[in-house]
Parts: sequence; C-alpha cells; structure tokens
Amino acid sequence: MDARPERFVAPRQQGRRLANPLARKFLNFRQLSRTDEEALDNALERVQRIGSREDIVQQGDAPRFVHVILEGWACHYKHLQDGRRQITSLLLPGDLCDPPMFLLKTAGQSLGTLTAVTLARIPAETMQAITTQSATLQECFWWDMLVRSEIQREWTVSLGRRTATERLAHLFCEISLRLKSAGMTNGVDCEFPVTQADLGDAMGLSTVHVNRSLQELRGGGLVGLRGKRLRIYNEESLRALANFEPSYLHMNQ
Amino acid sequence: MDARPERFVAPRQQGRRLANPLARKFLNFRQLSRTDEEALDNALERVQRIGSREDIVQQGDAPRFVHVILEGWACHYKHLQDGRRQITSLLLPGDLCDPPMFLLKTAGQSLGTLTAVTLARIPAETMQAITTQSATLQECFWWDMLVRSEIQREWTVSLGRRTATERLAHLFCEISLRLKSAGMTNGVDCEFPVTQADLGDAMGLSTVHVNRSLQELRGGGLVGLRGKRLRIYNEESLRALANFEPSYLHMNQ
DNA sequence: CGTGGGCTTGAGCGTGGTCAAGTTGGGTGG
DNA sequence: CCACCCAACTTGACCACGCTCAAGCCCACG
Repeated sequence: MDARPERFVAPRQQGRRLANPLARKFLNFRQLSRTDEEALDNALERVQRIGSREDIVQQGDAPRFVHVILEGWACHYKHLQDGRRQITSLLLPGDLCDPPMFLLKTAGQSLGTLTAVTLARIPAETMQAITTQSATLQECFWWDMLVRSEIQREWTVSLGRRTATERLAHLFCEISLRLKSAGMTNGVDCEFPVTQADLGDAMGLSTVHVNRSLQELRGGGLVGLRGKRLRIYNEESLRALANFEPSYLHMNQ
Repeated sequence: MDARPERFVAPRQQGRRLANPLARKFLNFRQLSRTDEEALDNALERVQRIGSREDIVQQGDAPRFVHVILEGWACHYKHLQDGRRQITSLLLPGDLCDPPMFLLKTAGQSLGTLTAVTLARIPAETMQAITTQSATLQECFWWDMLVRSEIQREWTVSLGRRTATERLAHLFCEISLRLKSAGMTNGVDCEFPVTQADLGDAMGLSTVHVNRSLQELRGGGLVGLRGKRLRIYNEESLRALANFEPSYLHMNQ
C-alpha cells in the first residue's frame, strides 16, 4: 500500500474553477459559497494511492476518517465465515466512503478497493469543525447520507424482488447515472472495472449466472460489457426492463 | 385514519423519569442533558393513532416531518408495477421513521403500518432548531441514521447471501435485540405482529417458503412463532445458524 | 511465449417459487 | 355464547431460476 501523503489541490481547468469531486457532488444539492468550497478543499488531506483489491478499512476497525474516492472504484463488503461474500455498496469517484462513521465505535463492514484507487480523507476533528462552521456543509453531508441510504434501499428491492437480469439492468442504470453526475460519462459509454464475480457478489448471484444474464442483455442489444467498459445501446429498453425510476438518486435537485 | 392531535407527554414511573422512547433510544449512545431531553419531548408533537395497514407517507410525497413510532410496527416498502412488493425496513416502537428526509424533495419509498400505530412527529423547522441548538442531539440523530444504515447493509447481506432459514433466523435475532433495547422484551418472548406474507416481502421470499422455513426453525426447537408472539427457545443455536453478530446494532456503546 | 485471471459453456441438481386446495383460529354479529 | 367468516396459515404437487461442478477458452501481462 504505497501511501504518499500530500495535500489535495483542486485542479483548475480552462480558467473556470473545477470543484473537487466532493464539492462537485454536493452541487447536485446546494450552491456552495466560496468559503464552503475552500473549507472542503482544505478538509481533504493525505491524498494516497492504494492498489487494486486491498482493504482501506477492515471490519472491526475503529473509524477515524471519512474517506473520499478521487479515482477508481471501491466497495463495502462482508464475508460470512464459510466464504460467501456480499458487496453491500459500490463506491465511485467523488463518493464518500463512510459518512461520519466515527460516531460508531467500530466499522461493521470492510471497505476494499476494486481497482487501484486514489483517495483523500477527512479526519474526525476536521469533519466536526467544518460541519459546525457551515450549516450548508452540514446539510450537504446529511443529504449525501440520505441519498446513499436510498440507494441501499433500492439494492434491497433488487436483491429481494428482482430477477437476475433485472438486477443487472437496474445496476447498470444506476451506475451509469451516478457516473454521469460525477461527470465521468455521457450516459452511453463508461468505465466499468468490475469482474463478473464482483457483480455476482454485489447482486447476490453466482458468477456463472451473471455471465448468462449478461449474455441475455447483450443478446437483446441493450448493453455491451467488454474490457472493463460498459456501453448502453438502448437506455430506454434497459430502464423498462429494470423498472428503473431514477428519482431515488436525487440528482439535479 | 382517526387522527387526534395532542402533545406528547413522557410517562413517569416509580419516581424515576422515564424518557420518551426516542430519548430512551439515544441513551444507547449518549447521556442527554435535562435540556436536551426536554427539547426532545417538546419536539414530538401531534401524537396520533393510525390503523393497521395504512400509509403514513406515500412514495413521491414531499417529506415535511420526521415521524417517531411510539407504539406498533411499521415498515418502509416499495411496490414494483407487476405487484411484487419489497419491505426494506421494519420500524419498531422508538424508531425514527424518516430521519431528516425533508432534505430530499420526495420520499423514495412508502411508509406504512403493519399494526395499529401511535406516532408522534417532529416538523422540519423544529428539527432544524433542536439540532442547531444542541450538538449532542445532532450527533444522536446522526448516530441513529448510521445505525439504520448498518441494519440496512445487514439486510443486503441476508437477501444476497443467506438461505431462507438463515434469513429468518437472522431477522429474529435482530428484532429481538432491537425490542430489547427498546425495553420491550426480556430477550426470550416478544410480540411479533407480522404475517408470514409480510415476512416474505421483507426477506425476499414467498409466503409458502416462509412457512416451510419457519417449520424448520420450529422443528429444530429454536423458535416458536404463534399468535403474533415470537419465542426464542435456543438463542445460542439460533445465532449460530444465522451467523448473527450483534455488533452491527451498536447497542450499549 | 507462457501463465493465470477472467470469461464462457455444458450438464445436472436443488432451493425456493407457483398454483391450488384445505385448515385453523381470531374477531364480529346475531 | 355461539355461529360464521375471512384472513392467515398449512400442505401438496410441480416447476424453474439460479447454483454447483467441471472443463475449456481468451487474452492481457510478464
């Protein structure tokens, strides 16, 4: 795990200030004052790179930071003792990994990377500080938490009541939209660096069945998934198949 | 829906102040000052009674209140258009139904009762007020949200990777503990006013299969479930079967 | 050029679903 | 207090979605 501490510097582009990925996400909910934005920039510290398939937080650890993904994908997961694994959430660039978890004494689930990841973190005290200083930021963190919770609920619906193909279709719709809000796709073509085994662990399916369901989606001309890229050929049909209602993601309020 | 507005009055018992169910729950996390406790008592307003199987909030509604269950059971759920239903969470006495959801423009899922329910509510403005006035209360609400989120994650694990019997066993362990923390059971015998159909909708199973799995648990001498009461005969085996690790509920920190 | 991780395919099986018919029992009205 | 009724529960027969095991394939990487 080659960590190399350095302060986060929000990239600037074409003269226009490009918000850091977290600020960018919050903009879906609220305008941020210059002060808020700076507070947020300063809060992110110790940018570090972590390899693929490594743990950032392990089950039982005492949480001391809020992590933010800058690049790469990660996930929360849990192992049962006989080896079964369930991925409970997927974390994309710009995502907060563990909103004020340090209010809890121990992390309930592990947080691991799916690809190489660049991440920043906010120490508990900083979190406390910026959150008491700015009511807006406080609401932003709440908002983020509420949205993740909606996503989690929707996963519950998928795992409980959707068929294998529906689940995958629904997940593709969700991820595509989330990446779009992070400015990482035009909605047609995006990175999707997740193995079929991972997909299975996320959607409660076996690898084999993921593969076959994927073929069904491909066969219907709905999506393409090759070489870590997802292509959505027919978004309308995909959404119809998945019964996808984007409102739960609460984008562009 | 016979609503009869009245202010919430915390019951007193044997000289010792008995906290309102919300305060009581928060005590799992933090001591509350007298001021905090009073603020909380005053925040709860318009106690009302709602019949069984009615909606408190419907999908798409604009949230304006945080509801607190005083008596009875409720649930969040979602219908798919072909009639499939998934219950995404179970709400017990003392539970907050929708933490600061009014930060979101619309409710993603419906909130309905499973039994007759007595509930109080906190208006958005009050929520704002008590939360800015007391850092402790603010943390309490965060804590509650984080715990619900852990529960939600554990459901994801159940639906994704546990067998039917394991799911039910795990749920029984969870509910029993949650009721215990609400002071509503000694850990052996508790109310369980949920039909097998509801259980199926919660755990992603058909009613028929719930029934058969239940018989398996009964046959093993682990639990009894009759007449809206749950009896846990052999907690140890039940937990072992379910692979139940109570830490995710973060009780008695 | 070789190797291993990830993907694909096939065959057989099992958990859990569906459909349909009873049975039980709590709650209501006579 | 009993009779009735309907919702909830139970059982059986059959079926299918998705799992397991096993083998082979592809291709990115060293």
